Amino acid sequence: MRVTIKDVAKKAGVAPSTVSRVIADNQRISLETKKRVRKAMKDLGYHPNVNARNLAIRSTQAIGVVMPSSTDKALQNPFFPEILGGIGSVAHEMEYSLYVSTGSTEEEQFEEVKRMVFGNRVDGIILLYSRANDVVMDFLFEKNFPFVVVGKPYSEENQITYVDNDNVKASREITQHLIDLGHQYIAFIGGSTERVVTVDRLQGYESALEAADLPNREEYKVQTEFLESGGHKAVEKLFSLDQPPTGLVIADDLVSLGVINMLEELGFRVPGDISIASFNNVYLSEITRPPLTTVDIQIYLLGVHAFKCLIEKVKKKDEPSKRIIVPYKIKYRQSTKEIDGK
Amino acid sequence: MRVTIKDVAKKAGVAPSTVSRVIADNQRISLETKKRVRKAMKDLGYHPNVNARNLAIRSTQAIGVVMPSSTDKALQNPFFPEILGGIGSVAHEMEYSLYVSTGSTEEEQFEEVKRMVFGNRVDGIILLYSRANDVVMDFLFEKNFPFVVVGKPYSEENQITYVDNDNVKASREITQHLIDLGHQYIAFIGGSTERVVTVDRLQGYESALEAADLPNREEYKVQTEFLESGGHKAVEKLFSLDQPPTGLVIADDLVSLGVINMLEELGFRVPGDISIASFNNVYLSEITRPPLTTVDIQIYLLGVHAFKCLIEKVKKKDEPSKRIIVPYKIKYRQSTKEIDGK
DNA sequence: ACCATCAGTGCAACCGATTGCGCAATCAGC
DNA sequence: GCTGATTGCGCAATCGGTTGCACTGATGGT
Repeated sequence: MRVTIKDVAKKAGVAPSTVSRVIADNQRISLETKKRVRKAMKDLGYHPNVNARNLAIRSTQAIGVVMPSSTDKALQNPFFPEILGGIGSVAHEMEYSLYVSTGSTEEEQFEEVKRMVFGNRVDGIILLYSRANDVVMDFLFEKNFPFVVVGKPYSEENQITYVDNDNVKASREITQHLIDLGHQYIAFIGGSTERVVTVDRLQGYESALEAADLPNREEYKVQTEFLESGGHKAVEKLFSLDQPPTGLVIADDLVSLGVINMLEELGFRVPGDISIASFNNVYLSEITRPPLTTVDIQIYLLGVHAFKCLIEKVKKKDEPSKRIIVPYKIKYRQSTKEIDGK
Repeated sequence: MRVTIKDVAKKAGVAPSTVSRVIADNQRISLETKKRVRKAMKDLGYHPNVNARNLAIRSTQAIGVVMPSSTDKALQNPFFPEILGGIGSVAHEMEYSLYVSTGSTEEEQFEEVKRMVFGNRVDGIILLYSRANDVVMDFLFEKNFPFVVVGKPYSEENQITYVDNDNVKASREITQHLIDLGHQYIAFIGGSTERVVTVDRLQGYESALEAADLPNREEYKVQTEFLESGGHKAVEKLFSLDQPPTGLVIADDLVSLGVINMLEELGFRVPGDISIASFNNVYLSEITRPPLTTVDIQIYLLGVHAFKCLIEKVKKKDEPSKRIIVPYKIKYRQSTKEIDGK
């Protein structure tokens, strides 16, 4: 049997409560006693039992991280391990543990979240996605359980703490970049409009077009979820228009890779014929060919801030909801090119 | 305050112990009582407190998943979310939760694992990597704590349960494929030789060369960790040899992408001038250009089996150690080509 | 010299479950 | 009708901690 607080107490010649206070570094215990107890702990190789502790203090030093349902291939996105890294780094520092949930369906996800919440497994939750009418978010919100979302919540925006980039500005800027390069026919490829981030990026794109007095054509907006077979068709259609685009704003680096691939198959060159700008700056976008012009949303930092915000909320239940906007940086690389420089 | 087992007991007019037994679906409780209690639970919205439960039964319905230290960019590999998906799917099914550890350094990782083990946070651990002289593995082994590793352990191979592919065979086969295509100058690019998987794949490569009576040249083996700047040099050097290779076996799809990029920069075409075959078959390898010939190691399945093995070990402490070899399938795509077909 | 204060610890209740054991009621067998 | 087994359930200890409160002895003020 593992060594318990009582064993330590006995060995140090004090009461269990004293040991407990030593662990908590309570002021009222004399330095001498503390030393003695600490030595006993070391000697015995004592480690407190979290379950007992959590039961007593009604808390857990753990937070839950909810990934999008793994049915959409989205989970394969390097975005997730990276943001996990960000969250994990500060979690480790603060001695928190991470629970992750990877339900395959929305239903499963929801169940897992309920397990986390009701089962008292976690003190708070980070949502790594934001989609419209999300039951999980509604549930957490209604239960008033501490949570923060990475991305903009689909509703109750100012009552929910979230960390995000200014996606519409970033999108506007990167679209503007294409415009500056002389492109007049710029299309947008994004994921499901269920996802808030898609909507924001689309909006930024549109507003840039508008500001530049370029037409905002419906047929230039394609929505395809992560390159499944349908995506192929959509792209083909885009390029068989009477006036095919010369520039593409794509909401995700990974999609860009797929699109570039298709384009080359169709006989277009990037950036020779088509310029492509996208989002996220995953590690890949640098080593691919051509390297992608993309907005670096600082995934790691998103994670770091999300965690910090969550801890604040956990510590003080009535912490006001806040919004953290992590700055982005556009990485200009070789997938974009002047229209005339062909 | 949350509703406890006592509340349910009171409402149902029974003792807490009875409620507990109803939860466990104990035989000795009459169906009628069960119904009554279940109704009370429903009505009150009762959810058992895991901490209390775990404390009492000295177990947790959770397992830990240890990722490689995030300092190496390895964490960005889609391999991880995908295997997490596999693990998570069956974990969910069996009502287990997942703890992940993402330490940035080996030291941090070790600390987290100790927290998991000593703190009684998890029933078992899955190691998502296998490297030489790993303190974490040694620790778990020595403590006789239930764990399984994904990949082949660096030592004590037949006392540790692990799930892996037959990497040497796969590597031999895919190298043979290159040979069949007429390649005689085939190089190998792998990650750190600290990682067991690299060693296996290297071995398979060598054995294929040997079997075909091709020379096994030292200068054809480059070891570069995930494409950092040094990798660039290594590849350049490889192609400035008197006899540069025409075929490449690369231990990871992501590295392949980087290498293809470099090669094109250097003026080589894939597969025109150089054929490339690699490993893992991450989603990307299909949508990239050219699509990669790669061995599909069935990442998701690796995860599924790892979890199942772990649970067996958890349930029966003396479960014999086993080895699960998940079959691979080679995906022949366009990154490899006959040497003469140029 | 006396009382109030305070530092340093221990007692015991409690957190919310599980479970071995015991007891009452029912039932079968004779 | 009596006995022994069986069924159905409750008592109370236990898991390993935390924490409010009480207690003791020393200190300090008057």
